[in-house]
Amino acid sequence: MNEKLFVRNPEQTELGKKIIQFSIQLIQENGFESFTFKKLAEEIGSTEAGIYRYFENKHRLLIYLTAWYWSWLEFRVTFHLNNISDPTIKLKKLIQLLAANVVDDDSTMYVNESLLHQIIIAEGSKAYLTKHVSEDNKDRLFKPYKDLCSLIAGIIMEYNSDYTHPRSLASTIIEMAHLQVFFMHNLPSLTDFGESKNEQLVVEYIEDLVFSSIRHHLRTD
Amino acid sequence: MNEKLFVRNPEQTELGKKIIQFSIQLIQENGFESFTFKKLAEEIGSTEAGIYRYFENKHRLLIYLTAWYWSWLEFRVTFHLNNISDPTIKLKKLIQLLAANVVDDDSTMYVNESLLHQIIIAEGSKAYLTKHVSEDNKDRLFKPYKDLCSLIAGIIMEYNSDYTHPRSLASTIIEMAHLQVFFMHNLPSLTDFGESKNEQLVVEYIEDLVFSSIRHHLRTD
DNA sequence: TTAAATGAAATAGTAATACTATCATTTAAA
DNA sequence: TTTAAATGATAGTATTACTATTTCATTTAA
Repeated sequence: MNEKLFVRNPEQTELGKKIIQFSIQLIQENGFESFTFKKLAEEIGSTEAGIYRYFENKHRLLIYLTAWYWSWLEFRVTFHLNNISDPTIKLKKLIQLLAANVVDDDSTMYVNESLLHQIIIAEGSKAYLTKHVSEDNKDRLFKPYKDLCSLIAGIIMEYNSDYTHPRSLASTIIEMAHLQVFFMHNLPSLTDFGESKNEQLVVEYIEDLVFSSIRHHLRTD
Repeated sequence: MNEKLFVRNPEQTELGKKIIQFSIQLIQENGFESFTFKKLAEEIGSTEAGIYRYFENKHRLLIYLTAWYWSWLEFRVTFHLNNISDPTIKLKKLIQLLAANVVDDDSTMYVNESLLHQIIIAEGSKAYLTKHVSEDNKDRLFKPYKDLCSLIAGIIMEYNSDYTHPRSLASTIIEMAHLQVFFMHNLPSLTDFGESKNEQLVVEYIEDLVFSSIRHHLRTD
């Protein structure tokens, strides 16, 4: 993890890990807006000042969580795509990993990946939708997100090297995999999955969108 | 405009119009996070309490601005699509209206539509990415957004009545038209338009995405 | 083995934010 | 002209976001 993501590395101390663990829980429960360092400190039996030793402010903590999530997801994707050569299968697996519900893998005890996934869906874009995106980007805070995007763009190019918008399609896949799930649960009339609330339908929609789009370019019409 | 969008209708008084005018200016300049009613009050020579007579809080003001924007956009779309029967042309016009830079039309003196468009790109999704979306949705605060989405879904069905995901594609068009522009300017490596910074390329990308997607279903493969 | 350096955590603040309440004054509609 | 609505001025509270200082424990180095 990039040094600029934190003041002190939370992975290296007990308090640090507690901060991660309980911030995920609190943000998921009450939303990022109502989340404060004071509430977090009370929850873990520490003090506000204690949290500030690890993170400059709560927005930085959100960026840390998103960076963690995208790094973890890229690892997962790389793992699941290992030994697969067919780019069609790769893309399908990938869309599945993005849109489907996450089951908490117990690899990192203090991170509940399932809750974190829900946070990214509802709060993830707030990490970059700020007036200081560009500076944050210069500090490479969004590198994990961009790396995943590049990985996806690469697979798209494997499928069809003539496709003209691999990066934009990659970021569209990532964002829509999350946003359509959010809409399905909260503003269902913006989707076609309102009654079912089934993530698998989002997967099918995105597969359809992606493959019709990149297949189209194989022809010369 | 829905009565629940405000405490007192800002369109009906001088102070109300000033609130709209200068909140657009301040949010665009410094971002929604750093925007406060105190700063706004100072800017327009009124008091915090004065603003609270019109809007419950700054988040409600953001919802109002987004609702205003989507209503205005739907009107614009309807106007520009009037007399056009070809759904292909309709969809192209529509994508153009969504992604292209807005030129301030002087129809509403106190609303700078161009600035408002920029606000929607950078802050729009914060209107619904909250823990209280569902209640806000019950109060019909997102109706203008949903109406525009329905309108677009309708045109998609005109083009191809067999297409299976008209609503999801409609919300995808709306969101991506904005997000790809945001990425192009702020996180360019997430797009394929990095160097050019030209909105027209976003339009082309989305056209390609949409038409390959809905055309695909015309075939039976 | 004892002093110096380091680091984690508690305490106690401050400034700003997000509101609410009250009352006087201006403006506009009946 | 009277009455009500709208605005302005003032004051106040609780919470939030953040900082400075001090305490306490541990490591390291003389």
